Amino acid sequence: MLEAPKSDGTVGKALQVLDQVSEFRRPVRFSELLEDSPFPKPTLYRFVQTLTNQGMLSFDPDRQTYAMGIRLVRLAHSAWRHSSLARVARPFIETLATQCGEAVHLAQLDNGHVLFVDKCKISDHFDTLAQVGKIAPGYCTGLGKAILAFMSFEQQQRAISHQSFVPYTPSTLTSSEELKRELNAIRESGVAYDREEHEQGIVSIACPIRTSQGSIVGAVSIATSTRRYSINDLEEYRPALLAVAENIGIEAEVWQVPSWN
Amino acid sequence: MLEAPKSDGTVGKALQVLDQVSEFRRPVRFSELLEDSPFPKPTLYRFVQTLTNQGMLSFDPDRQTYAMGIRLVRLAHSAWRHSSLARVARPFIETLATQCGEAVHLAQLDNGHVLFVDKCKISDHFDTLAQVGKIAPGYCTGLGKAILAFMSFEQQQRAISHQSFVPYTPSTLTSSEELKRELNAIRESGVAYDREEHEQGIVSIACPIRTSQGSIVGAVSIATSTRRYSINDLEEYRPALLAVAENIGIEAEVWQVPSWN
DNA sequence: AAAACGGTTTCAAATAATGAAACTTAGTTT
DNA sequence: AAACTAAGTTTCATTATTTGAAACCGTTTT
Repeated sequence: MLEAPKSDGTVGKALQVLDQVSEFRRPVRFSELLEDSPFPKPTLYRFVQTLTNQGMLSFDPDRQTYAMGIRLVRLAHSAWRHSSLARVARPFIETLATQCGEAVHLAQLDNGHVLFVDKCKISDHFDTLAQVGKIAPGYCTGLGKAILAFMSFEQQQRAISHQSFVPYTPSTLTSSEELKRELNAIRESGVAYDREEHEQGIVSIACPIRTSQGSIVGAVSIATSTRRYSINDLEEYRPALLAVAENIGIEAEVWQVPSWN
Repeated sequence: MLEAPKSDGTVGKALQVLDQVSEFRRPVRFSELLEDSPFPKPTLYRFVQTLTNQGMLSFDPDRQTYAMGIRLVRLAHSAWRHSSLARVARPFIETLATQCGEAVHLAQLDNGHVLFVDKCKISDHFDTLAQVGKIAPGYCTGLGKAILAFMSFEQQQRAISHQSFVPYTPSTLTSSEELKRELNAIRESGVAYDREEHEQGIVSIACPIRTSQGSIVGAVSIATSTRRYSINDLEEYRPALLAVAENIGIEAEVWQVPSWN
C-alpha cells in the first residue's frame, strides 16, 4: 500500500477547487477554472457556487471573477491563535528582533515546504521574501534546513523527495546528496545557515525548535542583508537564537503542540 | 420568501464544523464539539476526520484535541493577496502610519461586524485590540460606524439588526436609535469617531473607503491612546485620512473590487 | 468484575452529488 | 437583423455518497 490517494468525498473536492483558485495569483473566471479542472462543468459550477455562498470565495459580479473569500481571513486568524507555536513564540521573536535589529522569522514545515507562521522586522533597511502564510522551499532556506535536519529518518526522506532543487541563486544546493551532507552537519552543530541560497543578498542563521522529547515543531531564524553583515557576523547571534529556540520549545510544550508535519 | 436558510449541502456542513472549532479559543476534544453540535456522533466524527485529513484542522494525538489547521494560514495568505483592498491599501496605510506615528487600521464589514484586514503600527507606546483577521463590533468602533454610515438603507438595516449593543465602556452607544442618529451625523461630516466606545483609553478617527459610484468597500482609521492625544487632536489628521481613503478607493477600483458585504 | 465513557466502525436506508444534454444569455459575425 | 458562438446556468434521471441508529472497542472509573 503506497501513498494515500485520499479524495475525502465532496468536501475534499470542494477544497481542491479552493486550492485551484488560490493558485491563480489573481481573480479568475469560471471558464479559466474549468480549463484545468478534473470536474465536469456543472459539478465545478456548483462547487464554486457553494464556496461563494459560504464566503470561502468572493464573486465580483462586474468582472465575473472569483477570488479568495473573506471568511478565510477570519478562519486563519483563529488558526494563528490556535497555533501554540506562533502564539507562544510571538513575545520571544519580538524581543529578539528588537535586540538584534534584523528580521526574525518563524516557520513550520508543511509537506516539505517552509510555511512562515510569523515574522518580525524592526529596521526598514531591507526586506526578505518572507510573509506570514507564504510558502518557501525547504532545501534552500535556513529555516527549512534546520527543520529537515532534525526530522526522523522517514520524515526526512519523504520531505527531501518533495524538494525541487531549483537553483534560485548560484549558491543553491541542487541535489539531494549535497543537501543530505549539509543536513548532517547541521545536526551536529545545531544551527543552519542560508548562504544566499534562496535570495541573492540575504543570509540567515536558523535553528530548530524542539520539544523536550526531541521532536521538531518548527524553526526560528535571523535574516539580514549582505550589505549589512556577513554570514560570520551572524554567528554573534547564535547564543541568543539558541536560547530563544529552547525557550519557545519549552513554552510551546506547556501549551499544546500538535504534531504538524 | 424570507432570509436564505442555505445549508449548502455537505460542504456547508463541514465548514460549519470548522467555524465551531474556531469559536473555541483553544484546541478542543471531539466530545466537546459533539455537545453543541447539530450533527449526530458519527456524522460529526467523519467531518472532523475529513477536515483533519485535508489540513483544515490539526489533531494532537497526545491530548486528543483538534485545532485549526495550518492549511488555513496558507489559504488566508492568498486571500489577503487576492483582496484588492488590503493589497492596494498597504502602501498608503504604511505611509500614513509613519507620518502620524499612530496605529492605522484597515477594515471591511463582514456580516455587520468589523473585520480587520490590515494594521500598521509604528510606535510601541500603546496597542489596540485590533489584529488582522479579528472581528470587532460595528456599533462601537470608528471603522464600523464609518462603514455602516455609508451603506444602502437595506444593508444598514440588516447590519444594525446584527449588533448586540453590549456596553463595553461607559461611552458605548447602547441602542439602535442612538446609533442611527450618530450614523446620520457621520454621513454628513464624512468621518466617524470612536470616543473610547470599545476600549477604555483608545480613541480613533475613521473614514469610509468608497468607489467612484459611492459604494462602500471598507474603512481606514487612525487610533491613539488618550494618554497621548485627545479626540480633538485627531482632528488634525482628518485631511490626511480623507486623502488616503480617497486614494485607496480609486486604486482599489482600478484593480477589482468584489462587492463584499 | 462490572459499568461508564469517549471514541470508532457497520450497514441498510435516505439523501445528495453527478454529468450529459438542453437551455439562456450576451457578444460576434455574416 | 438573423445566424452563429461562447460563457454561464438549469434540468433530471442515474449513481454514489452521506447519514445515523446501533453495535463495538479500548480505557478509565466504580
